[in-house]
Amino acid sequence: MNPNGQNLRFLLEKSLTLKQLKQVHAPIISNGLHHLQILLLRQVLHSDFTFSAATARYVHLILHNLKNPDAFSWSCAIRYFSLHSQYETAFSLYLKIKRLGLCPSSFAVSSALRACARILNELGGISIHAQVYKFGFCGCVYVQTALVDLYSKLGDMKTARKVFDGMPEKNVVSWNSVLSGYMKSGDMEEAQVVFDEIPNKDVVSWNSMVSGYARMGNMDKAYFLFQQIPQRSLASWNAMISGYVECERVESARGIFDAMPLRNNVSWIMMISGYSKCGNVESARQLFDQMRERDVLLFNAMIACYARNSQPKEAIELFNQMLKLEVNIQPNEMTLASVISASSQLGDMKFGLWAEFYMSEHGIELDDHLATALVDLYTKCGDIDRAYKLFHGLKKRDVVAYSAMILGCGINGKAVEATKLFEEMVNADICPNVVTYTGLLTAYNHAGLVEEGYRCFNSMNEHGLEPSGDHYGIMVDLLGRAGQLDKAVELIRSMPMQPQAGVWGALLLACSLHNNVELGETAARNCFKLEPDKSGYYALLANIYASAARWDDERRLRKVMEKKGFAKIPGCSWMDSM
DNA sequence: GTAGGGTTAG
Repeated sequence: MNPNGQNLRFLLEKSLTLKQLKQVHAPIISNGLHHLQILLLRQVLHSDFTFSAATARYVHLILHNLKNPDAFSWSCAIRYFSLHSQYETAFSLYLKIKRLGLCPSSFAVSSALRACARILNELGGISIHAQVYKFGFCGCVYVQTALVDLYSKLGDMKTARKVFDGMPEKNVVSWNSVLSGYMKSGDMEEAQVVFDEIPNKDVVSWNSMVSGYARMGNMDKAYFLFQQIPQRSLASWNAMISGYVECERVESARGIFDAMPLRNNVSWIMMISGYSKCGNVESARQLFDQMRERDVLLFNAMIACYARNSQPKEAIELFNQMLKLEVNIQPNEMTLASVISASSQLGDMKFGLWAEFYMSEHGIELDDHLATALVDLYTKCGDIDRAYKLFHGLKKRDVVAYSAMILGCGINGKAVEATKLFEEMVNADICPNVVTYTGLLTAYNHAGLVEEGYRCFNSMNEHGLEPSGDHYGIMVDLLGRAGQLDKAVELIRSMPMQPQAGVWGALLLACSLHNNVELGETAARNCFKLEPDKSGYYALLANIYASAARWDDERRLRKVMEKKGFAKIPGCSWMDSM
């Protein structure tokens, strides 16, 4: 075949597959028919090809091969990347078009603005805004609307409003942009005023109101508006589900879900995450099983549900299913973060090493979330050095990363390092949360540092934090192990909430270590009441009786245990033989 | 212009 310009052009005017386009590309280059590349590019950009890294590379290749770069081709490319959520790329192409001295089209400008809005690139957005006047797009409703949306997303409602008020022509999208800005900033009153003023509200205007009230937790108002929507869209229904899930009214969410005329993956995933939040794993799985078109996000939702509800084996099983050839869904950063958390619960160090290898093989970036999950896994497996290496490589150390590392030091007996990390974190203006304190208290507990533990516990309110039952539990354990049983009891009595079994359990353990029968009985009575099916508490009390040589009580307790069907505890055998 | 999945808890 010796293609000439004529038949290549003929080919390019048809609708081609990506493969065909690539076959055409080589002869275009080798025959020096550079002007045809523009046609080629347009074919790619206007086609419905699903976005892939390969297509992106291809678009870049054509762009940079253009003999005479033209504003139109580059503008098309900017729009293409922005439409496919490749905001960084879209913005950097915009910078390049400027460097080439070309004048971007109005849709290139609005696409670049959209990109800046999505990635909250304030500086980039503002500098494009300055150029808007130079290029003469003051009257362009698309560009102006993109500006309104940019400032709305940046939370600068003053500027958003100024641009909006200055628009010679507005469409419903302009109105909706300013409306969603007020919603996001929580100004419901102004949002309501804008909503009432919109000359021709569309379904997006209604949905913004519904999801705004839903986000605030005002579900009555959200439902009231939802009922009045003339033509509900999928997003209207999903906004209601999302609102109910957010305020943990999962049954109400289910009611909406069941009543929907049509559902998409978003609806299913939100329901699954709703069940996940309230610990209803079975219902989540039932929905997952009903869903036929499973994508990576659906798998992620279900895997995360298992991981956060302490079912790590199921999480990993589902992950393995996902990788099977007949399913063949590529996991991404979020899948791996959940699965690493699951393997941390199992203490499976090998999985972490495999995951790091898998990520490098498949080009999955080790982001901060993933690195934090790995820090947790490696510290739980005792490899503190490997954890530190990851921790130091983080782009940004947040409260979760610090908490994971502090706890990691804590369970590895490094109380001094935990303290150091905590100070470092506070100095960096990162606010500790209740989990951070769990880690720190664990560190002191592990090292038996009563004074430090007390000080730490008491300093929680300096950061506006109320100690939870868990924190009391750790403190009781710390005081109890140190033999300060009176102080431990005093602490329990001071608790503003009902002490859970774990708190009494910590006291019971302390009593068995320090042979205190009377307190031990009190602690045990509470444990039995709160967790009647746990044999461990009975065994501890039995040991207390035995070491105090109170054999009658001991034997009585063993009988109760047998009645309850608890397995015989080894250690009573020598008693039997006496 | 509206919508979904991730990391820390003796």
